[in-house]
Amino acid sequence: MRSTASIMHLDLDAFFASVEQRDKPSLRGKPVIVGGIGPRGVVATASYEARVHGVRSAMRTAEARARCPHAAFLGGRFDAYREASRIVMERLRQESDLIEPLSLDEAFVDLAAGDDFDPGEVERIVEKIRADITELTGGLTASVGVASSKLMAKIASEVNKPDGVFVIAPGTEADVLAPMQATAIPGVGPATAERLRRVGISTVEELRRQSEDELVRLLGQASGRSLFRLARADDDRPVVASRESKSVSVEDTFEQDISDRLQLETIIERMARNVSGRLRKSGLSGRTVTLKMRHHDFQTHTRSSTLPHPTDNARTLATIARGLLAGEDISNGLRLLGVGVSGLADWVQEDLFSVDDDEQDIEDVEAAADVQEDRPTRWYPGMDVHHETHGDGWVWGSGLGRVTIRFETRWTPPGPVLTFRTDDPALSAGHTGTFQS
DNA sequence: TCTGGGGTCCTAGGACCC
DNA sequence: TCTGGGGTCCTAGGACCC
Repeated sequence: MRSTASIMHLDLDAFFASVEQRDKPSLRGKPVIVGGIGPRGVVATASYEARVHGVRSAMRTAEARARCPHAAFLGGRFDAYREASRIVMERLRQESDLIEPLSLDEAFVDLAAGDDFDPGEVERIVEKIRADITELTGGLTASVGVASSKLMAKIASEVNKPDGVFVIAPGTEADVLAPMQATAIPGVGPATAERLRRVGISTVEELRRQSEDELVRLLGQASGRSLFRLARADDDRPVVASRESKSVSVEDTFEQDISDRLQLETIIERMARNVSGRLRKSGLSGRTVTLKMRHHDFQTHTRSSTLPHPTDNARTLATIARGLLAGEDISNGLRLLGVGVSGLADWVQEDLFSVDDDEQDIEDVEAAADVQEDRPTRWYPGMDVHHETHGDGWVWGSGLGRVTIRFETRWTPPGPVLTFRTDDPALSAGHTGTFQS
């Protein structure tokens, strides 16, 4: 643990929902819920206006609708989130060469990575970063924690959220942490909290009264040792700039359980093309193919198979994954299917059994065409659209062959609402990502 | 209409090898 | 004709994070 507060944790406030409010002026100041829209969807992010009504991340969308029926429920636009994230990370990189993104909306920054760090300037630096982020992103706000370790910086960024800052003075870390719930420590989730509760531990102070051996007995070697130290704010983990990805996967929960093997095989092939395309895009290939299955009763299983050489080939991945499905009883139906690749290498073995390049290229072109098709199979709430005469807007809702659009953008005042036939040729889709694949 | 999607890390048992 | 002890790889499952 270093002696200066020079590790910063930055967290964008209600990130997905805030991007939506930025780009949809009529939703500013209103409850916005981003996540899965379908019957089995869950909330990814709720705006603070929705949180007032008890809506939380990971809550079922059906429950969120019951709690906050007047909220806007949106499917999510990952291209927009990625772009906002890129701008933020770029600004952070100007501050230090050593930044560690944790997700689209979170990063650690080692402010002392350069040689001219002045601890007395931390408050000023942080306020400048936060103001710049708000300006560069068109209004997003960030909460920041600064401390002498990753653990305490992360905890500090929660303290004055949203749009706040907290700096933990060096030397006070253990005292700040002591009265907090054990679940404030990242890594202590519901299962660990329950095990601790059973032996009468709920706060960090109580955690500290346990011996290291006792925690290891309770939680296992790695978690026990780590938690013993973290409870004392003893944390010397460095900020690590870039980590190589270890796996690439895609999964989908169906609106209704599927027990038709042919249909599942078709889905596997589509997923294999998706994973293959992403592997190729990153110049990666992998040896272990994993098929994930969630049954009607939510029982979840994985089956995996390891190849002698890494591959990025869609046909190879599909063939293996189909083979893994073949041995499974799916008569009661699957609610989820997933295909993943791990054991990644940044090179590809020429493989006698793989499809030749021409054939793969054709598949790539077809996959790209799927993505670029601007007539979507589904107009989902929140998606960007363009109308030949009315201009840019977003889908408010659709059904019964109609789609309702609100014509407004980030740069306009709140705009009018108009309804069209879903097959209106004047209407086209903006290129955004979505939760439903 | 109970319970998303994309990741990381850890554990544990069996195979296999020296 | 009682049979150890590591290390590594593979598989499966689970906890956790955003």
